[in-house]
Amino acid sequence: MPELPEVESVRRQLDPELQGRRVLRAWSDPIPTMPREFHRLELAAGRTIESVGRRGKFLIAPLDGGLELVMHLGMTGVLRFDLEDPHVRARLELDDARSLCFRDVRRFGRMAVVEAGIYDAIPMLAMIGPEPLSDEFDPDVFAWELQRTNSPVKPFLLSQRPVAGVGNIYADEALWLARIHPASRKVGKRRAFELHRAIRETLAGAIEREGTTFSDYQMVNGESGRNAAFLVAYGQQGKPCPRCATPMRKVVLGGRGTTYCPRCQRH
DNA sequence: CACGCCTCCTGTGCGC
DNA sequence: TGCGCACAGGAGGCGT
Repeated sequence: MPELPEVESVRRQLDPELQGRRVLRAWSDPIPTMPREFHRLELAAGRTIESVGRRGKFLIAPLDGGLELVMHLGMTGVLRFDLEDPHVRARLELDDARSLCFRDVRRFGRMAVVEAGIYDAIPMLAMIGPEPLSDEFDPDVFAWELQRTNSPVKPFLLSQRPVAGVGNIYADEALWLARIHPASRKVGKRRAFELHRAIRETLAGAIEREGTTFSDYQMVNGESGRNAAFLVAYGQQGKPCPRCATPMRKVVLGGRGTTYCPRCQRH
């Protein structure tokens, strides 16, 4: 569920709350079929949280003693304080008498404690692409990556490899903005530059509106994001394209629902 | 090595 | 009303 704007919105609320807090105890609901879901979470006990950062869709909180608490919200993950809910899968008891609760209906989310910067247990985090809103996200490198790959552009974006943090919603949004067909395998340099800009614009706008809420996503204070009303592609199938009024079309691409304008998004 | 499909899990909404 | 199926913001594993 949560993509970069949602995770960043959570981070902005979580950081001031967790800075300097010591973890008294860590509890997680272990799932035998997914033994690494809460990888070594118990190591958080006794540690002090220094801050809450973000890398792509991962939240990364440095702990004292050279450790890091890494969190991924998956599809339905929510972080709230003192939440009583049957879907709470993990809980960090803090020294201010509050508990940080991880609610995750579908159990796709993860929490882990690792040595700082050692991401063997989280391979995705080790190989993730550049942060889209930083200078590391270079238009020329991005264009080169798009030229080099043979996979359709949308699944390539979702792989997190050319850029971090883009998921199903914002991939559709950015591709619409850049007028690129989601299944296109040939994205030239000019269009790659437009897509680069579109990704930044789309994500920055969504962050301003604190993310997109349909059902599960909420921030640490329980509030929803306000971006849903601003979507132009994702979930808009059947509605007229805002540019050319052609009905937006929905297809399945790489196993994911994909909405685009059949007229103004070309290969 | 790269791609596409299946799977993980739970809930919801739809058509019949 | 009930059942079955498709689908949902993500990503890892497997076979080709």
